[in-house]
Amino acid sequence: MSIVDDRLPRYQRLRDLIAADIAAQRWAPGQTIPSEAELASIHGVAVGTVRHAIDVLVGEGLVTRVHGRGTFVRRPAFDQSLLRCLRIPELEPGAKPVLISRILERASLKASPEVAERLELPVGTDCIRLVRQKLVERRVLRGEEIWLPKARFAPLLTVELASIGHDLYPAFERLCGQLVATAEESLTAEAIGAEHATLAGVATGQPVVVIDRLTRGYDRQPLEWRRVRAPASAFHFRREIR
Amino acid sequence: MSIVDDRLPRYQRLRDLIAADIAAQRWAPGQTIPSEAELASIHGVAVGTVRHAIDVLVGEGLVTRVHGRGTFVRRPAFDQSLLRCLRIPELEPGAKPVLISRILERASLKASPEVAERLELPVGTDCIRLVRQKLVERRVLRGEEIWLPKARFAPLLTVELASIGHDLYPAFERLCGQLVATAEESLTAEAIGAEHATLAGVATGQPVVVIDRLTRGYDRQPLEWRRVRAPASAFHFRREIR
DNA sequence: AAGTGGTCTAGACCACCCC
DNA sequence: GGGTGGTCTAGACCACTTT
Repeated sequence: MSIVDDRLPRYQRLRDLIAADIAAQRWAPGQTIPSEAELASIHGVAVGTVRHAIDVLVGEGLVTRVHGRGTFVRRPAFDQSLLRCLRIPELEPGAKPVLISRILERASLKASPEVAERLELPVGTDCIRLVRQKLVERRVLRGEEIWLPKARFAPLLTVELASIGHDLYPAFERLCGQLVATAEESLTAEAIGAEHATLAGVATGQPVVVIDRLTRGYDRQPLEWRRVRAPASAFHFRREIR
Repeated sequence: MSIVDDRLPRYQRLRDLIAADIAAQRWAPGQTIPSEAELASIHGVAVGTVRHAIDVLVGEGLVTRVHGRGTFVRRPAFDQSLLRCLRIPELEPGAKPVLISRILERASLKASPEVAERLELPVGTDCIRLVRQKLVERRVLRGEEIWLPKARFAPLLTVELASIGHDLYPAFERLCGQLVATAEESLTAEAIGAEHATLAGVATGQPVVVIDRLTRGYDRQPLEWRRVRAPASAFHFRREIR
């Protein structure tokens, strides 16, 4: 599958080898990879070279080092998602807001051209469509339309809705054995149309942000395409430029 | 000014020393810093330690290495700005769209509480306010309100408007000797009010994105606060999560 | 050819974590 | 105490750029 190029420097080839092992789930997320000394002796290189390779992996976000404990396969940082830029209304100061999910629709459908393109599947492939709301204390935080390839996620169709729970990715893992590795997100804004207004919990014509997310597994294949709409007033994104 | 903490590892202290020199404009942006061997002998450390320090600076975006040529003080990457997420309408396929700036207002004003907070100045400090439009072929791309501390930017008040040109940051440098080092940006969306609609080139009530930008100099002091409004339909931002 | 950054080694010692 | 990652050294050799 993944070819290691001999012309690359050793630390790069070593990086590729370790990354391939992570992709193959040789070590599960949250588990340690072999120690630096071990990797050095396994691959017949100096520890400094192993460190360099792991430096690269750390920079790419694939692993994390913990001093004295080891180097861990990292779960993707979904706390950096644009979805986390939706301000959650504080009801009582200090009180933890409770986020609830409500699945409004669940169906097996053929992939439309748009869905097929996003999920990188042939048009007409069997898919699962979920329509969902995220709520905070009965108020709609956002509305979501979610598309999944049926081949990987069939259990989601038959399982009781309640057993899916409020977080989707743990359910992907628990019920379907699908691990999320990376995601690509895009952000636009629009005046919401009548067909989506109720789902997003706003009046027709109000400004909303539209967040598109394509999630990929460790095999780089698309797992999930999601389109989220939320009131623009709740959205606030910051970043630094250097 | 900047205190170097003895308890830090050498490569960190070295990083701080080099960063301080960059901040003090000892080496101008675009110029090289001393070679790694030179820095090693100057500071009495091994080359490996110098490399580590520079690795950190590269990661922070302060310098760039060029193999065989040297290590250069970098200009900030404003091509990553959210402003670059505003789609420019293609008029003729292949034709390069020409971006034009039009300064509509230029005045000396006292800092309001909001402006003062952003620019980290006392309320009432003398400031310069610019109101500007960016246009593509007579069509408004975005509208901007810009606030600058008068103490640093006084020449902008008296100079001919035409001599400011279409790009502000080169003018800051050329006319006022102010170099931009970093920026913090934030993004929200709203239905535009009547007071800003004309400037942004859209009808009242239409959805717009609002981009706030605070620019800082190498001394970390705020140089410019800018609030930009642009039609939401033109905005598209992408990112990857790992 | 000289100077720069890039790779790599082999080893020392330190700081942290867990048993 | 034994294992882990973190720092640091001194040096070799390579690859690239400029003179």
